[in-house]
Amino acid sequence: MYAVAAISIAATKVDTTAFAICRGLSRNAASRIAAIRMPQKMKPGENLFSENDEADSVYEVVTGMLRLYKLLPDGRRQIIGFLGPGQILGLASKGIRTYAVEAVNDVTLCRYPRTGFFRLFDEVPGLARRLLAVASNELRAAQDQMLLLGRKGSAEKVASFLLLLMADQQSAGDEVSVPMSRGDIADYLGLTVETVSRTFTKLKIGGVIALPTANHVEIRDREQLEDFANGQCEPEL
Amino acid sequence: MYAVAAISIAATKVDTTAFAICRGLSRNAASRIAAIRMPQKMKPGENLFSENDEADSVYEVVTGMLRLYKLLPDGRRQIIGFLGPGQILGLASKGIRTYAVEAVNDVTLCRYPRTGFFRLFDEVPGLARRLLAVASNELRAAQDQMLLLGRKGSAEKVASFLLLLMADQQSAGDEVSVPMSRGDIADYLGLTVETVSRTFTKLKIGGVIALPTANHVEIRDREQLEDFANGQCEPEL
DNA sequence: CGCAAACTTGATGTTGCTCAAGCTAGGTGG
DNA sequence: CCACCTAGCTTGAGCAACATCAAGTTTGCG
Repeated sequence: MYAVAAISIAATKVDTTAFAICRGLSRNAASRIAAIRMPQKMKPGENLFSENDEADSVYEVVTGMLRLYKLLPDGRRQIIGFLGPGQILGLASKGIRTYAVEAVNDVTLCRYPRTGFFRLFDEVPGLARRLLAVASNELRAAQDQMLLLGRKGSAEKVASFLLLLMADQQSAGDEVSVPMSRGDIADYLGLTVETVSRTFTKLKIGGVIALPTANHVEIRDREQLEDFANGQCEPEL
Repeated sequence: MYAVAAISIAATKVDTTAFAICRGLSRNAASRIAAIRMPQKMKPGENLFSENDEADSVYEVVTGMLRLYKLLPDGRRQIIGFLGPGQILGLASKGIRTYAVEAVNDVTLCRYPRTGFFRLFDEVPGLARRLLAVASNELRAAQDQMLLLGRKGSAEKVASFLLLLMADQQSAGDEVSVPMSRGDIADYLGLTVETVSRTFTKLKIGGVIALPTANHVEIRDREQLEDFANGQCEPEL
């Protein structure tokens, strides 16, 4: 059943090199990787793994969105990233997972068992280098997020978040879909649900965005949104 | 002049595999890497590179400490990491640097020119894999820092920071050297200088630490410090 | 010894959190 | 098909933690 799903996905996606993990690799390399690929589905809220679980796989998101998070003993949560189609996770953990992963909405993903995966490192030329590029990119994103968490105010945080979402979905112009809840956004930005909600309202009143529904934002004044994101706007707005 | 320095460092450090970048690699691989190594020194406060500079090198710290940071247009600063002996930097940037680097104190480091370095990727088996491990580890540290910045209070932040410093210098027991200024610590933890100072004082009064000098901390009650770091202590202390 | 930079301490202010209601939308069962 | 019900979102009032502003104090260096 999984094998069938793999074939059908591969078929509809042109060829095996369409999987993000194979980007830039040869057709032969891609087929070696395809040999250990195991497609998988998740329902909203479903858990993929938790912190301290044994790390036995690497994953690639095909559709939908995942949230990665860490918890403090008293339950405070920090979301360390949202992963969409084409993004890879599970590289970092050497034996033990250091964060938990849940589905935000319906998700399809591919699992690559760790043992087979690391064997390919020595056999598939360019794979380690490709994954180094992936990890480097995640590191850069994490550093941007540190700047946001440590030094930006609530308006700057929310504005930056919307721009980030927009960059991910480089779809049509001003329409941004927000699949995650206000609570998720709060835990990603180091705020509370109430502050996130108030900030959305402020941006709406200021004419910077429109909110047709809670999960659908329309960017009305992109320039001003960018000013907000970089703190070049007065804090009283 | 640089070549002389390289030989003397290598000689005092037993052999070329002593450089962190070569950890786990063969002697042959290490000597290939040594061939492109260029030692270099920095004075306190000196700039190695700035954000948006062209990224033409990878570096390895030999002695001393570096601070990596990002700035907002209005001058707010977030330090995204302190790097000590054996740590590697410059992998992440694809062409353009996304953060700036300065020396905290006297630093000696090794430069590996980018062109030669990436040629070695295909020639030195295991190098890409070694660097993937390095990047993964930095990513994990960045994620811990996101939790700290987004969800911890000032006492938890400072306590976590001290424990981090202690882990880095797995030297003797309770003595922690703090080479960076209060301002650096503040910009690393997302606080102000004053709050950092007050929190040190609170820990001192609480008997958790002693402060022989501003740059030298003695851990008096490690268990309580760990409780602080994880928010299991009441906030009124 | 004197100076400047860094650190500490105190008084006041502001941002975002907490607590507490309403409100809205989507899903379920009558 | 509609009414209810619940989860998620929004709004409001008061408060606490941390920032800001302003002196002192210590330290290290010339």
